[in-house]
Amino acid sequence: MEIFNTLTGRKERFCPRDPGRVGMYVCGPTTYNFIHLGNARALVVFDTIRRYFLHKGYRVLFIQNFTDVDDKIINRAREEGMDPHTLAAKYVDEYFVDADALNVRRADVHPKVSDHIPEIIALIEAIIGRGLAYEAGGDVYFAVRKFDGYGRLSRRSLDDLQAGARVEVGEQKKDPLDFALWKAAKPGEPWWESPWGRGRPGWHIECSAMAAKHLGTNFDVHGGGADLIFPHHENEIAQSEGATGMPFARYWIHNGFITIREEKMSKSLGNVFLVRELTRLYPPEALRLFLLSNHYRNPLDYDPEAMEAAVRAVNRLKTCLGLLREFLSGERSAAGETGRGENRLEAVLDELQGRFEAAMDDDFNTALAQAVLFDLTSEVNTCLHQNERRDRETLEKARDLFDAFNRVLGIFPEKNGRIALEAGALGGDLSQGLLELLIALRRDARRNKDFATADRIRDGLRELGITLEDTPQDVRWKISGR
RNA sequence: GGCGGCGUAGCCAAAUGGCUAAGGCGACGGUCUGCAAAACCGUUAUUCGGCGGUUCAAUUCCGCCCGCCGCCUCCA
Repeated sequence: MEIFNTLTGRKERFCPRDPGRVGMYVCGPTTYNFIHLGNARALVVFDTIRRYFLHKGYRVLFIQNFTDVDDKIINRAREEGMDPHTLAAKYVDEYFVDADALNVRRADVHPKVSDHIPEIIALIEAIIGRGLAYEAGGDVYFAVRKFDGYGRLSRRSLDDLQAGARVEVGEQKKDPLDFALWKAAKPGEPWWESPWGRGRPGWHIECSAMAAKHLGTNFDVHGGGADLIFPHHENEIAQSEGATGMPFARYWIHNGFITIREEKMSKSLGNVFLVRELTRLYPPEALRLFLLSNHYRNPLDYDPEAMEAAVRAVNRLKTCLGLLREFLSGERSAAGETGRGENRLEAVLDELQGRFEAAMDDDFNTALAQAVLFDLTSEVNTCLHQNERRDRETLEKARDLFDAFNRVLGIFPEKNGRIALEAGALGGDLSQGLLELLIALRRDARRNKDFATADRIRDGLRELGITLEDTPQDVRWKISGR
């Protein structure tokens, strides 16, 4: 298994700190708003990486924090006339609504800054103890020039950084490159008691403290969006390695941005798409498929046409899955006797599994892995529709492979590790009964060659979002659209 | 200015120093169907931004150029 490591700028063979185990820390959202598509990409990418480690048999400890103490939260709370803590708690809840929709699994631990103030203070004291930080007027700053190797992750020299560095009003840095570990409380801001007076943590320190608490030093994977490389992750390294003298994390993984019409999605450009809006427009399966449709390090351009293509692609998968289920449940012909000729599917399943793993082993190439999923779909469709020999055992193996791929890619909701497609139930027995009545009427009309009536029923139902498909045996219906 | 990335068919998007350049969407033709839908079969890049170089051989390695994007400031 090879992973591109931002720290070295190369793909490297993955070798965990402790054999058979993986410790991962991923920077989670600052909870001051609903999450947007960019957040969603990071979530889905790292959820998929985690799932793949699990697939490979590793025991994974996955930590994703919530930054619930931050300037943005304080400002937003002030605007809304809310208490910052209440506001942050609200958006933690809203985060889970969106993450669940995208089939992102819960982390093993979701630590919050507000629950780790003692750890943060202890870490700052350790850094001061090593002579790498100083107190100034109730603030504490990290002295960047005293830490050897600053800039290694982002490949920047101190001189390059010097040019862009600035000092905000009221800051008491000795050097413009220094950054705050602790900020003295201003009136009306949340605060905690500390050796430097009342205040709150700076932006970067919480991740160092929480990662150390839950994963120790030299843990395996640290991830986040590419915009976190500098300064956030660079500063985390400086703090953590400065405090302990030990390596912080072994593999640094960063996902690329979402762009909107080739431009970065950002608040200042006003082109931010919230997951909450998008899940109203598209099935979440399509959103997840889209988010994994190119390599995680490349930019991904959001575009309604691409989303429509993803919706259709998901329907293709769903149709195949539904057909497979029908055969296996015995609803459709006795699987086992039908067909003749070669059993091609049987022969090809192992190869597909091998290709899938090879794709994911190569720096989590989900685009290629998806291609294998579609190849599996084609093979199953051919087997089921053409007059090929097929048997229950092979079809079960094919279904197991679908389930295995989905346990990694997470496109469809799961139950006990298997794909769980909602049965397409209508709201209530009345609707269900009415639909069945209409289908029966249409069947009679077709028998009487009254195709005008038959088509009127089918077209009318389509308008209502129900698609009918005539098959030799019966009529199949499904809820289309969204 | 410094650092990094990208440019592959109508669109999205992988891979690869030589073997048919994946897969999805779309389009076209066919099979099936009362007609559809779904599915299947076939067609849809003699070519991988441009120009040079290395090589027996380059889309793939190197150099230059053009175009696009990101980071260097809060941001996934």
